[in-house]
Amino acid sequence: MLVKPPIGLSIIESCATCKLREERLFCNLKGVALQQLERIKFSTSYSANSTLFSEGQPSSGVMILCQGRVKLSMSGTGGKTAILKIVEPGEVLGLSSTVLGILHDTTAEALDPVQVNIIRRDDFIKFLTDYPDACMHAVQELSNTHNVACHEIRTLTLSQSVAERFAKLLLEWDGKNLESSQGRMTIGFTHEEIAQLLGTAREVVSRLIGDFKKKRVLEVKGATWVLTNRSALQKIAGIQPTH
Amino acid sequence: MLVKPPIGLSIIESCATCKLREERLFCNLKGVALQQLERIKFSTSYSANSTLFSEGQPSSGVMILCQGRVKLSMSGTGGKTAILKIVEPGEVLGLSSTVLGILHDTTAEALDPVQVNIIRRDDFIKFLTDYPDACMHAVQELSNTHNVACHEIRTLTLSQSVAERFAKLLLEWDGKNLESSQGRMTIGFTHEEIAQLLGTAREVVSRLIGDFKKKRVLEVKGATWVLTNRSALQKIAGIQPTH
DNA sequence: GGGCATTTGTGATCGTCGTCACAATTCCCC
DNA sequence: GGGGAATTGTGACGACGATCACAAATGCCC
Repeated sequence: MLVKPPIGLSIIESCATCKLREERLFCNLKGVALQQLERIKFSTSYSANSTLFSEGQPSSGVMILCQGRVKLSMSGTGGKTAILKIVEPGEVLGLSSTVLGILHDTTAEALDPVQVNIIRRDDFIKFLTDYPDACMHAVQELSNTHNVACHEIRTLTLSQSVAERFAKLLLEWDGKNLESSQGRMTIGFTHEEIAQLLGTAREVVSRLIGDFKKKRVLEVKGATWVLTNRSALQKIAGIQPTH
Repeated sequence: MLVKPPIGLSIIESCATCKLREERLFCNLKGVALQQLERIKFSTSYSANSTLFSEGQPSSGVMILCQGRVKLSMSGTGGKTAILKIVEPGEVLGLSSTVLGILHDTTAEALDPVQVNIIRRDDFIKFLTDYPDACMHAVQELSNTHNVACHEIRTLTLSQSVAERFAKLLLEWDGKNLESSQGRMTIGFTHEEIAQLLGTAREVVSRLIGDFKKKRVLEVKGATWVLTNRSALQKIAGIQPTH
């Protein structure tokens, strides 16, 4: 990792006081369900760069991510690594593996100091069975994740070039920004990691950044990147620019 | 499509008499839940090669596939098509799109004469809310689908070559066969479709088949393909052969 | 069985991307 | 501020696969 922003980590004692409660699934449960969740969960912290679980391990249960970001990756033959996605607070880790009772098929590493609520499989299954609300939340969370996965597959199979995928990634990152930030963003990934996100080699990413700079589409000042010509970038991404 | 096997299509009147009932989700519900499902579902048939729904369309609801196979595909810029997966009877179509209430992100085409049970979104959401069993089934179905999608992403990003992916596909098809069939299988896809499954060009598939024949790994007699050297194929697929 | 459409086989060519090899730069810790 | 590790920049080169262009073959309908 390039940059490790020192995030103020105040331990969240209960889901009832979690700021993500209203926004996110499993956090905005009501009444008895929430109380029961409090009862069966274990709050755990991990320092940045530590591993929450590894590919091939049996699942210890569902993890609700309360604070910090988590890198979900898979490794293949020849030491290659692919980053599946960056999980943000409020999302759930290991849901499908836990439900199916199978081994983890991904590795999860903390990018920041991380706090999670862990619920053991048996407790979780019973929880879903007993509280229809919670079960519906699970259905939604899974639908969401599946949707993201499909989008990923689309990008991987239907892109013409790595440049196209890179442009899409930049636009996606920009989309998560505030309107006011005007294409300015802080990148916390190395070229190597970006390559793993795109499914390509590090050198290709370095060269693409050079290309984009030359085309006056991107400016880089340290960890701060600025998209200087969004419509040109959209064209590279194979999207009709929306004026 | 190359071969259209005339499948004997006997309309299944109710889920209670469906042969998939015991095996598959949503079919093995009990008592009142099953009765309620009977009440809210619409049975519909499609002829082979017809379209169940298209990318970009609003979802008409969840479809439980009772008979026939369905091709799920996505189309990208430049008329390119990628086949996401072949859906088999007992599986569910459009589950996540319906749950999230978003437009279809895939196109579904019948490979055989198809029969589905459709449940409109409102009815379905209410059904899941009212019957915890059904909701748990949905959670499992989604977990399964998500798992398959992840596996797909792994194959796409971590394979060294198209040959590797093709070998994996052949082994996967072989895995669905009976033990007794000894590597013999009937292929109902054109090279073009296989290319769309692998995310490559048709010519590449034709050439790969030639390669595999030369390497005495594959024999082709019309629509019947025989894997003549499974361990060699596993090596191409990047898997340690299991003796 | 003749004729048309679809599918398949194959050569030639070219661009993209993966890989190797180093140098330059930046970061970070003592 | 110095030194070592990690990250980044860049050239050279090769291989895989995409594309174009046909010819051959197979399937299919009347």
